[in-house]
Amino acid sequence: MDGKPYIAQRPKRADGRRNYDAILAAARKAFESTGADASLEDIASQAGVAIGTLYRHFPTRASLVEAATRDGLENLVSHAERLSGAPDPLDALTAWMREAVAHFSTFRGLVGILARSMYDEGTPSHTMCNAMHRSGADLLRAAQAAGSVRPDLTPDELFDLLSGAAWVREQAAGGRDGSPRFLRLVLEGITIPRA
Amino acid sequence: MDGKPYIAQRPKRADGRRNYDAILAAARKAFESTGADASLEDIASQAGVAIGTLYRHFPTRASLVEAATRDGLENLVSHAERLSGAPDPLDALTAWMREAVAHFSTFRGLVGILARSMYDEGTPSHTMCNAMHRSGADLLRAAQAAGSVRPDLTPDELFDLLSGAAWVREQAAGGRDGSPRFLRLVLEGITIPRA
DNA sequence: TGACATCCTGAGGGTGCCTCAGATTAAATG
DNA sequence: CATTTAATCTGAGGCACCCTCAGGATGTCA
Repeated sequence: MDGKPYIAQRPKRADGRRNYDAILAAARKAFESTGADASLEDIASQAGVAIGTLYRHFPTRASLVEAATRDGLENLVSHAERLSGAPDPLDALTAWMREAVAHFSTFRGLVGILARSMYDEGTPSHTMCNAMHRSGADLLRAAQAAGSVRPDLTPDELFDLLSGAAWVREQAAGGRDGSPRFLRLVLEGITIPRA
Repeated sequence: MDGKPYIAQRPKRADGRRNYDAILAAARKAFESTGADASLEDIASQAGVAIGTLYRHFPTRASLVEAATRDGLENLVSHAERLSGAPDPLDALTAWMREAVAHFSTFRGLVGILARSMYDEGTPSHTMCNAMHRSGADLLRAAQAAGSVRPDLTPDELFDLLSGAAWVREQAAGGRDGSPRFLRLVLEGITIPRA
């Protein structure tokens, strides 16, 4: 709402950097085992740091999540760029979509945060989400130009499908693994059979 | 986990029934405006009742959610039965799916609870979810028998698609309304074009 | 009018969130 | 090395919510 999303950046002093890294590591572990709503106080103590220190570096839960997932999303974007000139645009798109769903469901609760960030500026992850949106849109456009994907599918819809798939995967994470199947259905639903 | 899900039932004494109803009404309002994680203490005070009374009738947040949504899901099931002999099984299925998605996204957070209940017995909503599962499976089978829907789609997958759609709708509820589009994509993806 | 099962109350202990005034300490400077 | 300064750290404390339970209140039935 205030227009200036807080993006966590590594602090300057040595002890600051040490703690920043320790907190990030503890957060990754906690998020993966407990979900995006893991206790921040647990994370702080796990990192051997007082709660105030955590808040100094990551004033918001969202900013911590952003920092913990930035690498993965950056990889996703750069992978898209590497795929952008692939001989078979449909293969490229499907490979990327699989990877995207995997990243979106790194831990429970992440998709929800990303989905919100996608269209809500003023959110820490919004920038990265925008970049992803662009990469995905490029791959989609290419596949559509090649006549492999229904031409009326918009990038926004693509991301709805991706996040829906990730959410289902997230839910199923405990019991049955009905997740790769979901994406396959989606893919078969949007592709145009080769003549 | 303990195998005996608690299903809220109307109490016997007059004051008990009064309070039960007041709590339920307050809960519906709160869930709709705030989501499934609305404050239980707010709900209690909104119902003019002490917090202990709320817990007496609904020992668990899940049991309160179940009670608040039971009617809607019952309607959904009975509607499926009414549709079961329809002349066009595909129309019947799609109509029912639209209605299901609408019910699943009555308020923020509901789909998640239902998705969990679907495959986790010992959950208040599990019984109702099972009934829905059966109704949906019937409609699906009919549409498949008529050659209108891909024959390899399983009921479990149908519900993954439905809950995915509901989740996306739930997310989009605030801003853009990219939700009916999602279900349309899914539907077009699973149907077999008429020859 | 009892008598009793049902129901209600709200204080209290527990957890997590977030802030802030004061104590520390890394690093730059002379 | 001593001093200074700005960055960093600490953790008590206020707030909100969760859930429980012992004791009080009350409707119901005979």
